[in-house]
Amino acid sequence: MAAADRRTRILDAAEELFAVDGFDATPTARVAEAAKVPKGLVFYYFPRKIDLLLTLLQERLPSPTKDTLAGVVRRGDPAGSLLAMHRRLGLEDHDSLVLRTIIFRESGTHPEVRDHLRQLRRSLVELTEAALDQAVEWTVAKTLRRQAAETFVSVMLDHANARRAGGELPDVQGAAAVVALAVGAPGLA
Amino acid sequence: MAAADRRTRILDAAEELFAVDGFDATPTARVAEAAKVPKGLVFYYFPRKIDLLLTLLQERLPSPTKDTLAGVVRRGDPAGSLLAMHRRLGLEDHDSLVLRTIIFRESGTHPEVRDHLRQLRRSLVELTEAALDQAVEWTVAKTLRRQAAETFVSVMLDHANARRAGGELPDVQGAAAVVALAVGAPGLA
Amino acid sequence: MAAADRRTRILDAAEELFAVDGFDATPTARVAEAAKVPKGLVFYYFPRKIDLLLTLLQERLPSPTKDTLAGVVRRGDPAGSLLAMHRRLGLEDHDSLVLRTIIFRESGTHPEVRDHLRQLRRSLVELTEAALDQAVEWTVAKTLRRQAAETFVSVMLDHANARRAGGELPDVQGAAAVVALAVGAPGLA
Amino acid sequence: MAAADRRTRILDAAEELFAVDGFDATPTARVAEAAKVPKGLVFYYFPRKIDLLLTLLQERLPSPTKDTLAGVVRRGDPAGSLLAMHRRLGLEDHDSLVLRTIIFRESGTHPEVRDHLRQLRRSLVELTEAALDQAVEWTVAKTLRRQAAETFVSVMLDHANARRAGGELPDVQGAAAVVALAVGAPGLA
DNA sequence: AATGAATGAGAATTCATTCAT
DNA sequence: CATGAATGAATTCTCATTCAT
Repeated sequence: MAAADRRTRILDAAEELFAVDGFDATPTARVAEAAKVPKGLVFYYFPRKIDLLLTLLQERLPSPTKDTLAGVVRRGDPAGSLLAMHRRLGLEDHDSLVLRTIIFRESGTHPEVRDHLRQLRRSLVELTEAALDQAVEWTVAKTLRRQAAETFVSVMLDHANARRAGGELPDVQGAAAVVALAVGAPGLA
Repeated sequence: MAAADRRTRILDAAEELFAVDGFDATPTARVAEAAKVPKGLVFYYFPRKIDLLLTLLQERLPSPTKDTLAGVVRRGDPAGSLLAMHRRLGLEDHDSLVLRTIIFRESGTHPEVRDHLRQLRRSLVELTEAALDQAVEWTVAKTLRRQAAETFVSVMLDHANARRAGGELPDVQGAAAVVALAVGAPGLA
Repeated sequence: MAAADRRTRILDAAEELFAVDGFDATPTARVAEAAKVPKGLVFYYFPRKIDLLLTLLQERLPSPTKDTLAGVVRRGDPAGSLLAMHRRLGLEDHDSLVLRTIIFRESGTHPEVRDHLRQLRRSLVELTEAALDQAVEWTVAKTLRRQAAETFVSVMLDHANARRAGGELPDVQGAAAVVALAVGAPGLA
Repeated sequence: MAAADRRTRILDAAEELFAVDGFDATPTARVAEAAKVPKGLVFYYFPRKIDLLLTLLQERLPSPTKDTLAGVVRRGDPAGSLLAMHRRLGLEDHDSLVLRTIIFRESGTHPEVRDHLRQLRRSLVELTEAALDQAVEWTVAKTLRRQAAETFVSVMLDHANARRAGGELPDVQGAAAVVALAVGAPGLA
């Protein structure tokens, strides 16, 4: 199907360029060029430039679900479990990374994007709480569990956000250890 | 001194507008208008638009120094100390907030800005390590101390970064408690 | 007949939209949308956009004929007769109104449309002269009759033209009275 | 003053082109070209295209005032007076004609323009009533005077409007005679 | 006969930057 | 020193029209 193919190529190009140069700094013409389609086609599929971004978020940024934890959580090893979850979340994946990068940068200026970010944070906190629950062998106080989860999520988001800055990345592994310690478990082996 | 005054007004206006609307989305003409100076004057003082941003970072974003800790660290209360430090850092202050917002957003696109962000993160980690050192009554392993500090810094940056998104803010207080627990101290009272 | 039906729907939609928004400001895509037909079909039936307009004029703008006067002219009452003729002409009718609106607006830019307007004016003058002839009980000088007719036609056209402006409409009834007086008859009762 | 001069040239060019081709059909680029100024300058003076039109109406379409009648009304000759008034109104003048042409065409689509047209009609009716008053040697009933004035105004507007159609023009002179007859005076000599 | 994907030539508008005064 | 008029390259978006299927 040539049509679907070209639409996909446009999204691919937009994803890449928005992540590298930023949404505002990327002319639609460059998206078209990178996708090797005529300029008009971009607007045929995405009438406004912002629709490119919105479509990326809707089609390519699935909210993490409980399934994400299947096979990654190891009872008795909260630090390792958090780290494994982080990897599974694919914040290292090109796709996810790029999209998360985009959301961070544009969330201040585009309301629709902001909602996605809020939603993402909430899902991640829930997921991390569940992971802690499953990994820890004793009961953790609700408040502490929430605080621990939020802390780890902040680190993950800061990590994703910092990647594009190119500097040193926050140490997710270290954070996993810290959080694990806080909930009473020993750090990473 | 009228000249210095007008230059200051330009920077004030730029700071505000860049924070609210973003650097790219703010025309220099609007900066001039907000500063109530003629458009030409902006370019007289800041030949290129990017110089406005760079000057803001250089003149208004002082690296946090050890002095920051004076009077905020309470021995025996690491969680409280971290929280106090966070407040003192003034990430709540208008000035700091605005500038940090700017660095986050622009760091991906403007290399000069990126360097500032890197530098900021490094200073903050050092500062947090020092705070932990002073607040904790026993010795914390170097690695753990560093991990704990980085974790807290991530949360502070994520917090600053999230403000403009307008959603729920990460819980800095909770993170302070988590980090304190991790280094062996009880959480916040 | 599905085919004829769809063609009709296209013309209906075009008529409405051209009248409301103007010919230039109405994209063919919107015509297709309003007609609930695929965009390609519009160009299938009307290869160039202007053909939509031309077809409307040809098929839906019948020249007024002498028949128009049947039953509306009352001997001895020129003012009433002119008014009745005006009503019968259906410049109040949706169809006529819309189309006349279109011709006025587009006649300056589209030569083909201009010819229709010229033709319309001529027919109307002839018709009005005939109406006066039949309504007036004495003989009116040729020149005066022509002048009276032209005056009334101007008022009718100005009236049709003014409708879309939405402001006060010229007073056709008053004009009928004036014209009747001019040819020697008393005004409207 | 070069600046004022260039602004004027832009308005001159816009006036001419809008009248000939219509507002919508005239690209600002063509206005710039005709005015022999760079494209950017047009937008410097008139930020939106519609501002060109609005400025034209505001600066170049003076409402007719009572002064218009000075020296044109001849007591005892209403028909001649109306005709003289029509000439004095300069609906033949390039400026007026062009602008009136524009208002007619655009009044349907641009609300701001519509108001100008309404205003113009009202002023003209008042003026014509005054002219009749001064020219007629006896008293004319108020209603009749108003009807006569409105009739003549319709003809004048229809005349202005018809010019761009290029066809036969309505006969203003004839209308003046008709109206004069209606108010009891003999037609044109 | 019908269609919707595709195209590219403009269109309006924005804006950093220059520069004469 | 200061300024505001001037510029033109760049950008988003529109749309009539074509055409393969």
